Amino acid sequence: MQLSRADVLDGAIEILDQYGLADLTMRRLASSLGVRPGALYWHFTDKQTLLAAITDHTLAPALDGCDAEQDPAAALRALAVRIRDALLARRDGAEVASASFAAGLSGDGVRVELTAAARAAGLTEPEASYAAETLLLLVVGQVLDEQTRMQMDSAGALAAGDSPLDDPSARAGTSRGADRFAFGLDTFLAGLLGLPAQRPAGAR
Amino acid sequence: MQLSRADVLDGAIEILDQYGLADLTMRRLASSLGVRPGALYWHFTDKQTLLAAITDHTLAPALDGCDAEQDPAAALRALAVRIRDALLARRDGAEVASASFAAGLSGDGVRVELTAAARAAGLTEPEASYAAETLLLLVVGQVLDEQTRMQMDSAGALAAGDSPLDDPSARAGTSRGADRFAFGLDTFLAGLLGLPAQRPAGAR
DNA sequence: ACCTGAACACCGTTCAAGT
DNA sequence: ACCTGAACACCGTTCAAGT
Repeated sequence: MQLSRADVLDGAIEILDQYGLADLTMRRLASSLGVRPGALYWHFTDKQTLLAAITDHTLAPALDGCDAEQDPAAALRALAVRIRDALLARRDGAEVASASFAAGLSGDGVRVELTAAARAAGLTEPEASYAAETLLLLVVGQVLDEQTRMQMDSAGALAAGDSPLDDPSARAGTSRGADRFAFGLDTFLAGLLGLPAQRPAGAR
Repeated sequence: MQLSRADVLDGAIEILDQYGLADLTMRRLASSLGVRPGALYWHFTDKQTLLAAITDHTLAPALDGCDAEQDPAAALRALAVRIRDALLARRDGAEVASASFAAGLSGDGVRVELTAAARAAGLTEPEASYAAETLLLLVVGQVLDEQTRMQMDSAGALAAGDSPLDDPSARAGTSRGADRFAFGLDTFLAGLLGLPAQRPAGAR
C-alpha cells in the first residue's frame, strides 16, 4: 500500500511515544515504515515540518474548548491547564513544541485562543497578546522541566538497576511539578488580573 | 604550546559569538584550535559539559551583585534583568543555557541567588524556590524567543538580499522584546509581592 | 600528561532514475 | 505521483598507540 502523509505522522508519533525524541530520526522512521529515507521527503519537506505537525496533533485536544460558561478569568486559567495536560500527555511533548514554536511552524492556534481568553478577561490589545505569549512561555517551560526530570529519573533508575516498581519519591516529584506549575500560573494570573494571589494549599 | 581547558572554552565562545550554536561543533572547534577532535575530550568529558561551562561564563556577570542597598523587591527585579542582559549579550545564549539547565549541568548559581533574593523580599521557603525557578523560566524563555527572532530576521534579510543597513523595523522588534519582557516580569512580580501591577508606559 | 590516527556508529537531505 | 539507490556532507565519541 502507498504511504500517506498521515501514515508518516502516525509512525513518527508512535516512535516518539515509545522511544522519545532522541530516537525519532528520519532514517529510523523510514525503516519502521518499510521505506527508504528519501521517501519521507515527498510527504514532508523536512524534519522540522514533521515535528510541527506532531505539535499540532498534540495540542489539538487543548483547543477543543469545552464549556464557555465559566467566568473569563477561570476560562483563561483552564486553557493554560489544558495546554499543560496536552503537552504532558505526549512523551517529550514540550521539547517538540518548543522547537516548533521557535521555528515559527506551529503555535498559532494556542496563541490565538490564549489571546482571545485574555481579552475576554478584560485585557486590552497590547497586554492581551503579551499575556498570551508569556503564559505560553510559562506552560511550555514548566512542562519542559518536568519532562526532562522524568526522563532523567527513568534513565537513572535504569542505570542504577532499581526495581521497576513505582517508588514514592517519583510520585512526589510529579506532584511537586504540579504544585510548582500552579504556583507560577496563579501568581502570574494574580498580577495580570489584579486579584490577590491565592496560593495553593501549603506544601505537602 | 599545549592546549589548556581555558583555551578550549575561549575557542568555543569565539565560534559561538561569531557563527552561532549551529556551527559550534566539536570538529570545527578542534580544527580552529589546530588539534584533532579527540584532543578536546581530554579537557571536557563531552559537548554538554563544554556548553555548561559556556553558560557559567555567560551568566557570571549577572551574579556580580552590585549594590545591595535597594529595597528587596527592586533587587529581585534587578537580578532578573541582569540575567536577561547576560544571556542577551551572548549569541544564542538562552538556547545554550536552556540546554545546560535541562542537563542539570549549570544554573545552580542563578537559582541560589534568585531564591535568596525572593526570600529577602519576604517569601517563605516553598514559595521562594518556586518563584526562583519560575523567574528563571520566564527570563530564559523570553530571551530564547528574542534571539530566535533575531537569528531569523538576519537570515531572512540575507536571503532576501536586503541592504545591511539597520532598518527601523529591526530596532522596533528589539524594543518590542524589551516591552514584552518588562510586562511578563512586572506582572509576575506584582502577583508575587502583592503589589498592584504597574504596567510599563503604553505601547510605542 | 596530552595528543594523533583512525575508526565506529550514526545523522538530515538531495536527486537522478525508476515504476 | 510516489519511491529507490546512492550519494553528499557532515556529526559526537572512543581508544589504542605515540610522545
